[in-house]
Amino acid sequence: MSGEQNKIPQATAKRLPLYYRFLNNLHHQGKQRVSSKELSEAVKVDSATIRRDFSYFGALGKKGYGYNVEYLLGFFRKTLDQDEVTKVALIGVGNLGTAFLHYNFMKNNNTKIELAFDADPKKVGTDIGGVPIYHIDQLEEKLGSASVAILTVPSSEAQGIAERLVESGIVGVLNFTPARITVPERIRVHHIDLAIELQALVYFIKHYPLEGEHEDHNGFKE
Amino acid sequence: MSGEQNKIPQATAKRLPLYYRFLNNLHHQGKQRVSSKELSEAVKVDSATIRRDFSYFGALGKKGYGYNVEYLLGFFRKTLDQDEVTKVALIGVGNLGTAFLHYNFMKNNNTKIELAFDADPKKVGTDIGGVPIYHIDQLEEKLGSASVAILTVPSSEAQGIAERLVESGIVGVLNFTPARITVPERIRVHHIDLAIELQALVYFIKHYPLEGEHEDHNGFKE
DNA sequence: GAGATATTGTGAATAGGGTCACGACTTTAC
DNA sequence: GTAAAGTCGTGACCCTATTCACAATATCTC
Repeated sequence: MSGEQNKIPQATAKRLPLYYRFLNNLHHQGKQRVSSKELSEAVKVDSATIRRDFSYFGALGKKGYGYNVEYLLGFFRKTLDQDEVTKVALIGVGNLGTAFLHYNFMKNNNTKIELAFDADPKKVGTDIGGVPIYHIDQLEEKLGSASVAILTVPSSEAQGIAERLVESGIVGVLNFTPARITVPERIRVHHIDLAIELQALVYFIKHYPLEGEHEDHNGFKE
Repeated sequence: MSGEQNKIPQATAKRLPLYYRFLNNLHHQGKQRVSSKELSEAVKVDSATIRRDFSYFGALGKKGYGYNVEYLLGFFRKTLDQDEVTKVALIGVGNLGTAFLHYNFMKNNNTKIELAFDADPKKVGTDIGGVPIYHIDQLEEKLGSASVAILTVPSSEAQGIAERLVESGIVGVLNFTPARITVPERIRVHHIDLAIELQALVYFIKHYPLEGEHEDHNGFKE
């Protein structure tokens, strides 16, 4: 179940969910074929990059025709493991955490927030969007088979909770706190730092006034 | 005020706010000097990368000693234009938007959310965290000198509102909707797509099981 | 003050990703 | 059926960013 065709660049892997979503849109619109050029305009990624990305999975298209939407979709569904749902725990039901619980896009994809934790007794015992909220003290006993955690707690709590998560068998963390957590190397941590994203945007605007460039993703990379 | 010493790589520019924040922490802890190695452990960025980043601004450190925290901090304050505050408008006071308004980190830095807009009459006229909320119909007349917008609206609204923002003189957009907005090339757009971030994390965990790697920023370097 | 230790700044090598441009092949038009 | 138009897949190139590794220089120890 892991890394047999490890050749896919990380940058490509990051774009796959994006492609998948837009292909889904097209499919719902009844579109049967799509060219890299069309897709490029929709997702704002260069068409050559799209073709290269797809090519890592083999020859999925047809010359002079483009790509068959349904076929491509089926292919990505397998590749992205859409069928095997990854269980996610959300830690910290503040404003940001609540936003996550309301976003129902999770259900449509390969991830599902199964449960949430918070320290506030008023929240404990309720549920938001069908996701039950437990007390943070019960983290270890309730976590179950969740393998990924979304960390939306105050940054002062981040390191301590991260350690408990690792102890309980979590293998990935999406860290929204400004704190840089220290965990064993086998744990994958992605940081999304909202303050930094905003500051970086401002910095780019001031120092790199663009007049004919393209925008980049998120990212970052970014 | 724009791009006189354009030599700073974008990847470096994105790390500057991170460095700045950790240097601030150190300063508050009363630390007077810091080495690239120490900083590396704190921010999870390779020490050689940190030294290279700093070197774009000249020789800020001292061999055999490290960097003087206060000096470095003062230098970054200038470089990041901490003094000149960029006014930000937040569009869409839902869960995610509310989270932004409560985050007070904005005040400490070079950006400040000055006003917010929403379509819900119950929210209009109130304020959250001192930020007044106006009706979205008043966008054009109230926007004033805000030059950056945070877009946290339903994705169906994203393109339409983006066009109105551009019309009103916005130069940068931090887009949290899954929609890819189309704007003139001079406008800088950064996408932060929470669903994709989560899916990408899951994909990496499944296909790139790490056993001795390091994590990256946001990504996924990210 | 001399030797040991620490740490920077950077040239050079490496890695990683994006884009161009074109041959090959398919579809479309007539 | 033939010519024109469309589109993929990819070799070659370029650009950006990261990392290594070490000379230069500073501090620390005694």
